[in-house]
Amino acid sequence: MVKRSRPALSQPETRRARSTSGRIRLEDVAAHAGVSTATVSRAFNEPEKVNEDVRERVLKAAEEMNWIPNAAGRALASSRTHIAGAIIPTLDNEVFAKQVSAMQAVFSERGYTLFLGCSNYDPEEGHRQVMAMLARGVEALAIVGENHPPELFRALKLAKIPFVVTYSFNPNAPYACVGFDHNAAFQVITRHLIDLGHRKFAAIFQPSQDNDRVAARLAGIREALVDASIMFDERDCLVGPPTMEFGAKSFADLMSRGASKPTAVICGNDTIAIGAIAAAGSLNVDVPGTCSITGFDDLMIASQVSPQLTTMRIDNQHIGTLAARQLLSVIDGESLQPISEELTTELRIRDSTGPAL
Amino acid sequence: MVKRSRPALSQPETRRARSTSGRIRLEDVAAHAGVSTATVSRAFNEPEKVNEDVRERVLKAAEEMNWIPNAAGRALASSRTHIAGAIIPTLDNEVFAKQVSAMQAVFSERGYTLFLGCSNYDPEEGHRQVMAMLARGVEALAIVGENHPPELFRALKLAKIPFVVTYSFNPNAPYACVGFDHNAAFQVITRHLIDLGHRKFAAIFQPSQDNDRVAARLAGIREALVDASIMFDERDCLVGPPTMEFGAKSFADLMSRGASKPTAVICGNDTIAIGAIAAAGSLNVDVPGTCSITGFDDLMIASQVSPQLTTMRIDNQHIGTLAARQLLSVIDGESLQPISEELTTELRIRDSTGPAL
DNA sequence: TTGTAAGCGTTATCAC
DNA sequence: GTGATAACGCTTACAA
Repeated sequence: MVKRSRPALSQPETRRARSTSGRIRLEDVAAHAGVSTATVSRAFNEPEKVNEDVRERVLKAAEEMNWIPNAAGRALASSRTHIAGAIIPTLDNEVFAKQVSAMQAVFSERGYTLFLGCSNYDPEEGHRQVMAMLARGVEALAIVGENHPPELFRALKLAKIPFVVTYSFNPNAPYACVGFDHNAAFQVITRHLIDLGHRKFAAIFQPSQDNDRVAARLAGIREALVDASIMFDERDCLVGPPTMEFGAKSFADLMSRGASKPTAVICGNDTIAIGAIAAAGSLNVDVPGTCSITGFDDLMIASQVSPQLTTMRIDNQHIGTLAARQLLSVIDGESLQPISEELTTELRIRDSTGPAL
Repeated sequence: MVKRSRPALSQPETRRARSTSGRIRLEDVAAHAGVSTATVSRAFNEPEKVNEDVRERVLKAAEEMNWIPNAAGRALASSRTHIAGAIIPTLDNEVFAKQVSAMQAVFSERGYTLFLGCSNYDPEEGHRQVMAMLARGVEALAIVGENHPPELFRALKLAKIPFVVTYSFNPNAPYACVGFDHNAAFQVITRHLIDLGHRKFAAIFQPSQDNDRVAARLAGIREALVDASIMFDERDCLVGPPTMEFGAKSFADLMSRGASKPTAVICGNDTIAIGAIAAAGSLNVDVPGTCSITGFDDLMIASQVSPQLTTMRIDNQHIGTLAARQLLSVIDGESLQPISEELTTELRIRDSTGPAL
């Protein structure tokens, strides 16, 4: 442990000696420049309030001494941390990585540093991360999805900091959302396939437990199918990890179902879909001739696999940018609270879907 | 701006009233529990030092009041922030995202929060991020690559915090590295192709400016070719953005070179290589029959494209884990400074490389 | 075992 | 325009 023994309590009455902690303090800079601490602080934070010559002397002193302001001291005195937080499920994924890097860019440009937390799809871990961020004094927070324990939202309310839910969009939520309607998006995908004449469907999906987006996606499929009076039961929905391996394995499973095999397979995301396409290749199943396959996300690779994947494009970068801007506008007092923004999704029809036999 | 007007300087001599700032302080909890502030602090930080009944009373009071400790106050008093930092070029990339999420997991487990900075391959931006992190009191820092301004390293030395360079490995560096030898890795790739009988090479690469790893990779290729007395000049090396588009465009360019066209194309990473493979598909160039293609990184998709990509596997997750562990061992006083660790890379020979005609 | 109070490095109020 | 100094919320040396 790096514990520094504290100096004797009774200090000399004179100005404290330098380097008590090894690190240069604003006070040291002030002494070096022959001004008061207030002036040093002003020279950096409100430069227009100090005479030019004094300011230059201060800046020079700080430069010479390699002074780095201490953010903790500053935070304590000003009750401003200039830190924002983002909680995402995982970084192992283009989707959230794009969101985060866009947020980072926006915040960074405005002088904010971003704290990142990954929950690994565990709501409890997400809750812990949020508490840690609040303790660190984040001034705003973005969090993916709505599926979080109520205590999390309660803590956020109590902390009185602006926050937005990203990726999901729920018009009835008591908080701001920046995202899109997962249910509607999957209805669009499903209808695209129905319009192509498909009547026998299957789905390969990531688990919907602890994941409101996935649950909404499945609901979207079911609703569209019900509307078209198409059967779809438990057996038609394979659930497992969102990996290419699971996609491949599941697709092989579906193709082995003989007469009852689907002519259209809706995958929960592009990764699963690409696994399915790969399996089709090795099984010599014609896509889309024998079976159509759809993905979701429009990952970079979606247009590079063969056949190119029909999928739904979401502008995750834009989600990140919008979310960060909403939060900043509240922090900077330009608005009272973040405003929900619904993004549109765009079906990218490519070569993995075609007419039913 | 959220500026709170400060209360009058002359306070009553009695214990300060609660809620001066709206947020609950440790002092409020102490009052509520009927103990001193010291006891509250101890109840949380050194629980074994307070009587069980007192501790429970304190914990209950804190719980009831929804107290969240203020990290700035704690940092100031203890000169410990429990923050670590990581600087990476970009998150738009499986490679660094994996590194970061592994680090995050390790740090989080040990009670540290991770500050993330993306430099977008701009050394100046990287420098700014490092300074911001030092101001925030990071206790350790990981930074990708060696290509940074000397002031950055100087600042790191001055701050006296442990840091490691990740991804790159330089045995002669005056600091610890956790990474691998990019030069050697590309020599292995090049030799693999030479062994297959290739004599006419080309390369499609990301820019090596401001990027020591890329420069080392190119040098590796050149060294291996020189050893085998194989010609390779400027014209054989196409440089551009690390995108599939550039990979595709460049491959098409190379294939249009008539008699002097290469039989082996070494790409700077998998993304470029996958673009090249896609172009080969649309140009009806047989891979590897007519031309072999190699990548680097072994992205998830590398084994899903057709033909499957021969590439080099790097365990980026492991890099992140090792780097974080090195840093933690210094922070926790288990070692005096981080120790360099060289990772091995593994050539994954798949279907995109084959014998020369 | 518990309490008292100084001190961490800033900012911001007030006085000059 | 500049300086003196309380206050920010916590930890910790020391006293009790």
